Amino acid sequence: MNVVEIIQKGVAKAVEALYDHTVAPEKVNISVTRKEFTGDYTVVVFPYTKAAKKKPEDIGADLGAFMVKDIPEIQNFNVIKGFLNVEISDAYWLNFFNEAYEIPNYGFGAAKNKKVLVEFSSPNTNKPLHLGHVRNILLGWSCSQILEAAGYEVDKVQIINDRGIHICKSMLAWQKYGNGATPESTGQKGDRLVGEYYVKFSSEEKAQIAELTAKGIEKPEAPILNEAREMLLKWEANDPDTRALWSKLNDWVYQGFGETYKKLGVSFDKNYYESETYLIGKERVLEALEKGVFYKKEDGSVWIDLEDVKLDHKLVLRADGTSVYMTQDIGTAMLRYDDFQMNKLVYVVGDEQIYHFKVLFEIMKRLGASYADGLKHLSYGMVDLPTGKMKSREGTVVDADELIAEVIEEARKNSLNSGVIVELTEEEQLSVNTDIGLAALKYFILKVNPQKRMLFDPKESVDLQGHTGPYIQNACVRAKSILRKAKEENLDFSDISGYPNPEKAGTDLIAIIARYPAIIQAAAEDYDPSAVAAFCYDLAKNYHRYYHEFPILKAESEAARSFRLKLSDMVAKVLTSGMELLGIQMPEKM
RNA sequence: GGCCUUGUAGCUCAACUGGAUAGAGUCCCUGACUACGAAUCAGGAGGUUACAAGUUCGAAUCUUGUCAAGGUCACCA
Repeated sequence: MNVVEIIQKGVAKAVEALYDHTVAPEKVNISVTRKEFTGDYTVVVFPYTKAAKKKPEDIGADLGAFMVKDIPEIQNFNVIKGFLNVEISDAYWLNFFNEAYEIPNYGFGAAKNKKVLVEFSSPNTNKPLHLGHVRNILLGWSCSQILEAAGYEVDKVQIINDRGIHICKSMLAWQKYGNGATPESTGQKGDRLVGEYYVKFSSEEKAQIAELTAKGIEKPEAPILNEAREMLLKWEANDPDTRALWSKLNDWVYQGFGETYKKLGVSFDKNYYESETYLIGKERVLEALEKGVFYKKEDGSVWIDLEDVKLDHKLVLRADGTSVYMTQDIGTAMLRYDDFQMNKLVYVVGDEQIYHFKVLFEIMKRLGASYADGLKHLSYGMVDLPTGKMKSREGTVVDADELIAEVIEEARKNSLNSGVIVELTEEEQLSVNTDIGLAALKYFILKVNPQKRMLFDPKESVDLQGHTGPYIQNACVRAKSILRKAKEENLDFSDISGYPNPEKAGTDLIAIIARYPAIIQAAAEDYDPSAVAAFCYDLAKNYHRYYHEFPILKAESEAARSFRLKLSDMVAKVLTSGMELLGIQMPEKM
């Protein structure tokens, strides 16, 4: 039982004993005491005025007095207006600290024996990854880490949109204008090379249309578009040459994506390809049609009626029997269940698809999927630039690889005035700057609540000071630096019993650390990495302040030194763990 | 037009889900390094929470209306 639960239970018991009124302990309103007041936790007593028939101040005094007597962990209290502030005893904090220190993965939840599948990234093969994907990827990765820490068994998947007319466009343009260019011959990443031919197709198409329009033809169609359509037909007919070309270009793209994923430090347990899944939804829909989940119109198209949940009628099979996007998603979900038998399935997809997923989830429910209640669309807002929306046509897209290179360069420039880093080898410096640059980028994106649109200014966004990833890294690096010195001097700080009444700032740090397990559970439940980000910042900030206020290696007594060293060790561990959940690495030095 | 998001310091974001005087960072001022690492710390300035009503002990948070920004309402993905 943690402190919060102890207090909640205590309040419930006191209310029952004093006012003969029952409250559920988990309903007791309790929060961390604001720092301008004394105390650790605050109980809001307004809800009990009716039962007690007293003024809030008197109720606070009653409850406080009762609990100080009844609960050993509470050593003191004060009442301000309707708020009861309770102080937790040093003995409790120290005992808690000693126990938590020994737990290997402190903060992680017990195994829930439930499986979660997280789908994220899910790129098109005709464009290199950009800033929008970066937000998606970081959210998906971080949520996976958090769910795992919370006790779920997690598998990460992506679905690659590798078929359709858009692929044929790139293929055709490469065939016509590429002169056999390869990533090797051009020195380009595969995804960029292919992306260029996709752009080339568009410009060619435009030119042809302009030409035809000039000849006076109304609403002309470019011949090159027809060629692309023919290519798609060939692809669908399994034409060997077309398929070979398709495989070749796709492989280049996957290699390119792979490099970017590696730089971002993410990986997947399984990839799904639309070319392999786009047909399976149809059979499943036809099966369910028999059972009356769907209905057929006169023209042969298949629909579902979702009017009762205000989602209108939705098409799932065209009149010619071919699939639509929804059909594919139905099939893919079922395929995934066959593969993983998951209890929950999380889709990390932009918020423009909220309606689509509402419909999909309703359909899965009606199809009787066992995991229907565990379906979650983790939607996130678009990333805006100072100039407005990112638009590939206007060339205002922020490329992922360039962005990563930029933030690392920014970290390098900033590190030049650091005295420590110049002692490292060039390779070590690069590694440190990579950690710092990526921390800045990742933290910047993950600290924002996913559902909000966010603004990204390439010039200013990647700060290294203030409420940033590097700030948190710095707190950890400081602690580790002290611990290194302590080790050199062979200081043993395992026993802190000689320091029974530590400074308040010290127990405050312990109190923050005590929140970590609950933070992980809440972040997992809400699919919200920003909760973890905020926690790490809070801990780092308090440690920075503590570090300035209290000498650690040069503490006034050995007992104080031991306590502060052990606390520093714990802070470093928790920060490393928390940032790991965000996909951020902690360097040894910076 | 229907439905869904969002609107908080100049800027970027918080606010423990209805609780105390709405907090951080950044920017702008002031101060602290012959060092347990200044990518840090301390202090100052900066707010009618878009606007207006309502609900109650108590509202940035809930309700309604208005305004603004965005999304969605495809036999596209």
